[in-house]
Amino acid sequence: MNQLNHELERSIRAALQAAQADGDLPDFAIPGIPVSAPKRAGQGDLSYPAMGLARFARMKPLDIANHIVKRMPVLDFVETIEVAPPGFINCTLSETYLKRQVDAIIAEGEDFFRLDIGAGKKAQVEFVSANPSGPITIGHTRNAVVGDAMARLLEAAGYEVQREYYYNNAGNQMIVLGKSLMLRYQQQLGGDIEFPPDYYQGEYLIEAAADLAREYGDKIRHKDWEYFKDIAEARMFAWINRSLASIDIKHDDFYNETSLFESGCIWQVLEKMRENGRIYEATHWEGADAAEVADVNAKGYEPATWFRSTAFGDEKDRVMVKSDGTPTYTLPDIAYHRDKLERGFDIAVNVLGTDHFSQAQVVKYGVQALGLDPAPIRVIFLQMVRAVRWNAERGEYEAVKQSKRAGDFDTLDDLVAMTSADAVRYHMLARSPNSQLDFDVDQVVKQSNENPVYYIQNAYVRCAGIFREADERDFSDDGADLSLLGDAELRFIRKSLELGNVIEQAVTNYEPHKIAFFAQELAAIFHPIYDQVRVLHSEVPPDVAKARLRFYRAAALVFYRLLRLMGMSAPERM
RNA sequence: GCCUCUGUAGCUCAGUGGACAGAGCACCGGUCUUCUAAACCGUUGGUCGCAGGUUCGAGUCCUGCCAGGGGCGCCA
Repeated sequence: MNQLNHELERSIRAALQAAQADGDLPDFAIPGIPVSAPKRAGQGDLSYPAMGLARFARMKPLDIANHIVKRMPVLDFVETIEVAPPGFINCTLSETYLKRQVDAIIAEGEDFFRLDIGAGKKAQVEFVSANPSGPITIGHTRNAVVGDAMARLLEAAGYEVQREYYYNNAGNQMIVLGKSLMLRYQQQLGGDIEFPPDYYQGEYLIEAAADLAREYGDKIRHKDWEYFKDIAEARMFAWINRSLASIDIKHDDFYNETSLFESGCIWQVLEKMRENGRIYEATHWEGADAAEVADVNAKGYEPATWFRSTAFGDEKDRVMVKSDGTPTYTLPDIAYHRDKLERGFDIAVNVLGTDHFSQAQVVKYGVQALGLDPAPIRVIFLQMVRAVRWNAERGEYEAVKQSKRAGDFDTLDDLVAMTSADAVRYHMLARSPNSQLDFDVDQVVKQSNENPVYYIQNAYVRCAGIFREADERDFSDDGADLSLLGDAELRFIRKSLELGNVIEQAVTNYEPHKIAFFAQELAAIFHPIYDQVRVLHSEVPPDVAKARLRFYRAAALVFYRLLRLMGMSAPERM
């Protein structure tokens, strides 16, 4: 399927060049030719504002537009091209062409609007990457949904995509996790043991400890924290993957942070940065003011190893190796991203919360300090997400407390249990990454027209209902004459043909939420049609019914495609 | 203080520098003898935070303010 706006852009460009060659328009470097669908009826289906050329041509926009239109080639998808003041070129699509697209959509099926902008290119999406120290939270859930949708959209754009999870298992957190489980286990055995407040408080560790006590009794009483760490880590990781699988998310690859230590990779990276003159040893960073120096002196630090990130525009230098000889987590992070770049991805998308903004900057500086081009690394920063409920008494939304009491929502598992996998996926996706997301749990639970999840899925369900009925009546669309389709169906086809642009924009701007809004808009066009355009009705002539049945077959495929791009299911019944 | 995001209808939010600013919900009023109510039709609703600037044209780009969220550690 071709993106008609791009085809029109090419034709306009050619016509413009021809007009320049003829001397009707002066020579100038032709800028971008943005063709888009106008908002209003009566302005055609695709439109280009030629006013932008006036400053280059030093002519009236209307005259420029006329010179272009005069030289436009005949295009099979175009019915009319008109000039409208103050200088728009408005193009109306051919109805014959649109009707033919019903068969074109059916022919492409699940590959409807698979683009080639990523053909032969490799993309990676690194997402979730939560430490295996607890369950998937509501924040991780947004990350998971956005990352997976991004991956699906990149695939639709033609990229070969790898989904990766950076498995952050080397830090201090994992030590605390191991010790936390060890203490919980000892408590299970009846010991009167104090549980430090900075250890993991979650009940899931108590449950894990209870399981251990049941299985082993006191046989592992004398094992050390590392033993418990391994158990806790494996258990948490299995839980995380189970939770992600419940919303149809699966990573291709898990990259262990520990491997960067075991291979010595982090020290190689540090040495390379040192060779490039970006590393120094000191008790405080080179640009520290008197107050900072006094503060550091008060703490009595030994010298640490610093990265001169200010050389790349950072506001202060960063510690790579702490004075106790252990690396900060930034160093393995830089090593990890070097490895990503060396694996040859054309695009390496990283989905992060905005609380990682500064960190991501430092990693980019670090990659530059290694002499590498960080351009393939693209970060989608997600603003905060919280679960909220409407408080009628106070007349405002309030955050749901992060507790395990009945009715409160804390984890992905909770969200899915109280709503559905599809609802979680849609609502987490249908928000610009730059916007904070209040996940209204009561709204999401509702199975009504207030909920776009079911509104969209119901479009597919309704198509499926027609096919079932047609099968029962042994009515087929063989030999359908698509010329019998009406204006309502054409509205739907026009909108469907915008899918390619939506995918392109979602991919090139790293804004996967666009697909969710498009799906809602398309459903809003579909439902009124379904209400009016009946297939198996006594007053519908058989040849018209055939054409309409074929149309709904195409419509069902479009919705199936959209639902899959969002990682949602396409149910036959509701 | 610095960085960053947000501010658009009563609420939740869309909005490629283009034409008269959109959707859902809420509110009000209608529609199920047909494959159809998780649906459809209609009504109401705006100083696009404020002030400048760039431009033929600004919700969109720039600057400055105001308000709110997040981040700025030898934590991860």
